[in-house]
Parts: sequence; structure tokens; C-alpha cells
Amino acid sequence: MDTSTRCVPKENIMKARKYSRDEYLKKRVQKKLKELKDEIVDEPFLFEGVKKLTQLEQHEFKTKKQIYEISKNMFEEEHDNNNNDYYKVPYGYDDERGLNHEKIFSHGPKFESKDMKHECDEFVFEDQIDFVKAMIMDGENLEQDQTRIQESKSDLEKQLQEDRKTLPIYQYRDALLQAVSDHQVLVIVGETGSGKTTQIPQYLHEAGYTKRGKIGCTQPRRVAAMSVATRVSKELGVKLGHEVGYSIRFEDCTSEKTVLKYMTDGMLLREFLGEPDLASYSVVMIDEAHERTVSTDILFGLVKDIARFRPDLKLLISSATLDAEKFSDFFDSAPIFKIPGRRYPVEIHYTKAPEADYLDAAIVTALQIHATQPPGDGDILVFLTGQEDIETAGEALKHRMRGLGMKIPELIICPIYANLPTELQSKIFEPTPEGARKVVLATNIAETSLTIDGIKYVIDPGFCKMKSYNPRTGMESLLVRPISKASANQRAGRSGRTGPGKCFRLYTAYNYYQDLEDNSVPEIQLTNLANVVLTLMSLGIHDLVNFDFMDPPPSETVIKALEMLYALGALNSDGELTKIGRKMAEFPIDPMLSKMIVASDKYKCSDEIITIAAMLSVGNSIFYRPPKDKLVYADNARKSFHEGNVGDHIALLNIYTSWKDTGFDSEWCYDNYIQFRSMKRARDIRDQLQGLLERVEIQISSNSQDFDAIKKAITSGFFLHSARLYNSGLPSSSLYRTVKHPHTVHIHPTSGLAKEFLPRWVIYNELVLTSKEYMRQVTQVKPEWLNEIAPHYYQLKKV
DNA sequence: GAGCACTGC
Repeated sequence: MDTSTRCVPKENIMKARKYSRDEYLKKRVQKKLKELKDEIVDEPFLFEGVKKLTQLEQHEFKTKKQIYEISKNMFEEEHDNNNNDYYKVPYGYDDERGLNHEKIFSHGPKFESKDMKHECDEFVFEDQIDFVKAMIMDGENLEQDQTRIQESKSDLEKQLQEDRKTLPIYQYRDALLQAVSDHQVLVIVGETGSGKTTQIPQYLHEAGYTKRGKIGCTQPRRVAAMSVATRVSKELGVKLGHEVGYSIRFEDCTSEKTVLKYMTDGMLLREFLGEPDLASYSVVMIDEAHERTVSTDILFGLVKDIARFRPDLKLLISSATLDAEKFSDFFDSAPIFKIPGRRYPVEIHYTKAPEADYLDAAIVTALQIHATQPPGDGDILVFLTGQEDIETAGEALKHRMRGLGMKIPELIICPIYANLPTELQSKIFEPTPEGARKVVLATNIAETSLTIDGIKYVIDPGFCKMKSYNPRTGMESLLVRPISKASANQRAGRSGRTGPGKCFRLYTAYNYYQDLEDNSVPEIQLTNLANVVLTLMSLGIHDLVNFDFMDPPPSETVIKALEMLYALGALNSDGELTKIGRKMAEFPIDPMLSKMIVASDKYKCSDEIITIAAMLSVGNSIFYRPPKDKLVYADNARKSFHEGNVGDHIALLNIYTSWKDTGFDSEWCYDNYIQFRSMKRARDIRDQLQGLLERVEIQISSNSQDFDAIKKAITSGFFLHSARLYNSGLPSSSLYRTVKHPHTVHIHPTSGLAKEFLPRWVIYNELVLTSKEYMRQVTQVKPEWLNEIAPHYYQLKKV
């Protein structure tokens, strides 16, 4: 794979495809077809036409397939009311592309792997992708998997105990307990299915560690913490929330009795604030450490530190294979304990040559698999970068399946990405009907966050979207980038969960070994750290430069965060936390938002401000973006909350109060093109913030009519994000200049302020870089407020 | 007139 071309932003590839080549091609083909139409007498106009066309246009167009598709579209438009059967591929149509099955079958295979050769012998597409089978990721302990049978309810507990003994980890029980007793820190390597998450805490409990304190086990995700705790409580035959419990944001399912506590990593981090030595714990297990979330990375440094003062505290770091040595090194050469996983073998296939258009290649590969493998065999999972890719691929697949007619089994297309409304997400979990096959088009969500049963084939184009953060400008953007080896292996492993699987990588073996990084860049190096720095500060860690990070974040990012906290008044000139800073640290949100809340006390509008803070911290998924034809309704709905050019912040407040007035109705959300899921989340966050107000002694006060007071409170948090209209003489100019680091930016078109009216001074929630540099969530302010609210910051600047 | 991968507190 030529990584330089692979790094081209997806938009460019898409644009080139959509607007230049295809448009051009379409016009040419349509013209030619019209010319030819009179020559070809009806029967199958389309196919004869295509045949002639391909001869004529051979030198101009790359593949007949494209010509076929365009002429087919054109044909369909013309014969819209006709019998659909007409579009079936007629017998005898000769196209090496593979639209006639009998013909195609005679072509040779291009797969190199032996078994595929046999299976693919009869079906080859013109732009077939050549794969080379390279290796098999070994499966382990397979024979034991046969025993997983659900028993009747009365036998359930007995069965659960039997099940526990069949887990690979069971035979290592005594050795593991010995290792834990001999060493304070232990790195555990165990692949998925080894049972480490459910069993290790139970073994330690059985061995008596819970007599001295709780056993805590962290997970990167909420659902994992919940489901594992549920499972373990069943295995131990206790009620969830008693001896076994879980703790996640908005939901604490634990009691005084709880000795095995599963929690999200962020939750343990917040527990540090109340209990800096984790005195109530005897064992802390950091699970899925290889995922390297910001919270786990911080936890590493913190637990390593407290382990020195608490020799009785046992630490378990559990991870996937690749990182084990690194974890061991970080924890002063802690011993590594290996547990084999339980997984089926996965065949890895690479392409012989790099693929220029990964989307097209993925579609063709999916069709190839579908056409050559028996349908009851297993479903296909395709990893794509985002919603747009998924929609494009879904359309293309549907289209081509129609082109292939009835001779091929049904293919059910299931898109899945995090912003997809919940009711549409559930489609992927429905069992595949007999004789059909499911193809799941997924983002990275399927890499770790959810598991789909019945997947046998994985198609991995080798890309994902990654966040990048520029500490200098404070700008965030998403870039399409090649994945890491670890990520590629994780994706491949998704095919081997219920039986032997196959993974088709749309890049070459050379690309894999030479071009891909071993591991993904840890998140802590890619993100804004203001909140993390504030948390560490309130734990009394002032020397952040020397904090023991496994992979330190760029010093620029840390300095930027410190500067911001200083400007917000959370730190004094000695770098110590102020009273304001301590209050701010109580809120689990971005420091600028928490400053806004703390400041709202003064303006007597804390009720409105926590609503705005909750809405802002839900992020950009509040508005549902429907397909193009309904987009205009969605935009109008959005505008209706923005009457009087109140600004986007007040508009968010309006949305929340309108929703609240309906009694938190889901229909209302649907009518207004608002995501119900996001609103529920906003409500949860708001409730949490309201609870925290008491803790920092801020009165709930409402002042819903005084927008200036609300805006002033917002300005107290966001005065660093101010911008001034630039070139205001020109009516069409919408250029703004940020005040802090002078930089030209625009108001995001989805803002209520974008068109109607351009204020001279604004504050914004965030900067994003997409096609331009945009300010998102913008509100007008008066320049004198900046002087009044942040004189320390604006005194020298000319406002 | 744009276009937001995924988590978490």
C-alpha cells in the first residue's frame, strides 16, 4: 500500500469519485446510448447497448461495470413503470465483469489461497480483488467450546459452576493465586474468551483477599462493567448490587456489602478524588489496559505511585499480547502471566496489489464472498470509516445486488454506527433468515464496543477516523488514517468468535508489516487535557511535567491546559489550585463549562446554565441529520429555537425547556429532528450537575428572562474563545478573527447566527477544522463584558 | 451552506 495516497482525506477521494469521474462518465454514456438507441431494437436494449458502448468507449473508460451501471440507471429511469423482471440479467450476456453466472463461472480464480481457490472457482468479477492467504491466527482450546450449552433454569447455577471450570483460565487458578501472592504488581496477558475478567476477581475473593478490602476491576466501557458484574453475580449466586456490584456514571449499583466492584476506568479516577490512597481496596485490576483510554493512562501513573506506599495493595494489569512487555517495563519489570484465549482460527488474506479505492474494493470483496460461499455459512462484517462511507457502500451494494438478479441469495445490508437511532441499530442483532446472508457495514464501533454473533468474514480496508488536536490553535479535526497492526488484528479476531473465520485485508502483506504502526497512538497524546490536568491538580499533583506517564502527552498540550486553567482563575500564580478551581474540579465536565457554572452563582442563573452546560457536553449529536430530501425541515426546526437571534447557547436552552414542557416526550424529539437519546443523556448530565451544585454550595437560581445575565455567565467560562468580525464593511463577508491567537475563522453554517445577522463580537464553544475552520455554537457578546469579566486577560488588549 | 470515528466522568 502506498501510504501517501492512502492518507488522502476521504473527502477528496469521494469528491473525485462523485463529481468528476462519475459525472463525466455518466454524461458520455448517456449521450452515446441515445445515439445508439435507434440502432438497437428493443430486446435487451440495455445489454446490447452496453456491448456496443464498451467497444466504442474502451479507450476512455476503465471498466465495463461502470458503463453497465450508468446505462442501467438510465434504463431504469426510462422504464420506471415497467415490469421489474426486465432488469434481470438476460441469459447469454457476455461480460467478464460477471453479470452472467454461467459465463463467469468459466473464468479462473484470482485468489491464491487453496481453499478459496476451490470455492471461488466459478465466480469471478472483472474488478475482482486478488488476495493472498498469508497466515492463520491460531485458535486455542477449541474442544472445550463444545460444552457451552444453555441448561434449564433449575440447573442453571450448577451449570454456571461447570462452565467456570471449562474456561481456559481455570487450569491456571493456583499458579495465578501464587503469582499474586508473590508479587505486588502482575501483568496478565489473556486474550478475549480466556475468562480473566469474570474469574480472576472471583479467585481472589475465594482466596480471601476481600477480607482486607474490596476488589476493584475497571473497564473502559459502561456496558462492559454492567454485563460482567451481572454475569459474576449469577456465578456466585448473589443479588447484583450486594456482594457483586458495579459503578458507572449516573448509576451506582453497589452497597456496603459489595466486595467485587466492577466500574468504568473514569469512575475509579473520580474515586481517587475522595480517597487518594484507595484505602478501601485490597486489589485493583485494570482490565483491557491495551485500549489505553485517557483514564487508564492516568490510572497507571496513580496506582503505580500509591503501590509504593501501600505494599498490601495488589495491582493487576490485564492486556492483550502486543503491549505486555511495555506494561511490564512501566511497572518496574513486573512479571507477565500468560493465559491462553479461546478463539477459533482466522485466515488472513491480503491483496496482491494495493487498492486505490477502498470503498469500491470493500463492496466488490463483500459481493465476491457472498457469491462464492454458501449462504448459511456466516455473515460479513465490513469496517468503514464513517456514516457517509456506510451510506454510500449500502447504496452501491443494493444496486449491484439488483444487477445480479435472482440467481444469488438474498443479502441483508445492516448499517451500524454510534449516531444511528437506536431502533435502527437493533437490526444487526436480528438472526439472519434461512438462505440469506447479512452484511454489516460498521464503523470502529464493531471493533471493541459491540459484538455481533455469526460473523465469519471480516473485510478490513485498513482505515479509521482519528481525532487530532492542535494545542496551539485549540482546533480539533477528524482525519482518515491507516489503522495500526493491533487494530488490524482486533478486527480480524472479530471473525473468529463463533467458528473459524476469514479476514480479507484490502492492503498488501508488505503494507501490513512495513507501513502500519504496531500500536495506535494512545488517546492521551491526541486530546485536549484541560480536564485531566484539573483532576490531577485537585489530587495534589502539581508537577505534571514529571508525572509518570507511560507515554507522556506533548508538553505543549499540558502547558496549554495550565494556561487555560490559570486564565480561568482555577490556578493562582504559584500554580496552586484556587477556591474556584477546587469547585470546578467537582464537575465531571470541561473546565470552561465548569467555570461557567461556578460563575453562574453571581448572575443568579445557575438553573439555566447547568442546562446549557449539559447540552453542550452532550456534544454535536443533538440534531438528527436526515437524508437530503428532509434536511430542509430539520433546518427549519432548528431555526425555530433561535428566534430573535438569541445565539446558539440560548437556543440549546430553548430546546431543553421545550422538551421538558412536553414531559420529556420522545415524539416531540422526532417531530423536531432531535435525537431522543442525546436529550436523555443531557437530562442525566443535568441532574448530576444539579446534585453537584449543592456540594460546592451554589444555590439553584433561575433567571430565564435575563439573557444578558445568562450570556455573561457563559462569557465567564468562554472569554478565551472570543472572536471579532473582521472586514465588517463587506456585507457578504463572514470572516471572524479569534482574539487569543489571531486566526481567521467562520461561523459554522448550522449556527443560528450564520446567515441572518453577524454580530461584531462573539464567543464560541469550540473550533473545528473540516472544509474550513469553523466556530461551533456561537453567541453574541458585548465587548465591554470581556473587560468586565476577564480584566486580567483583556486589560492590555484593545477591545 | 455544511458533513461529527469511538469512549468516559
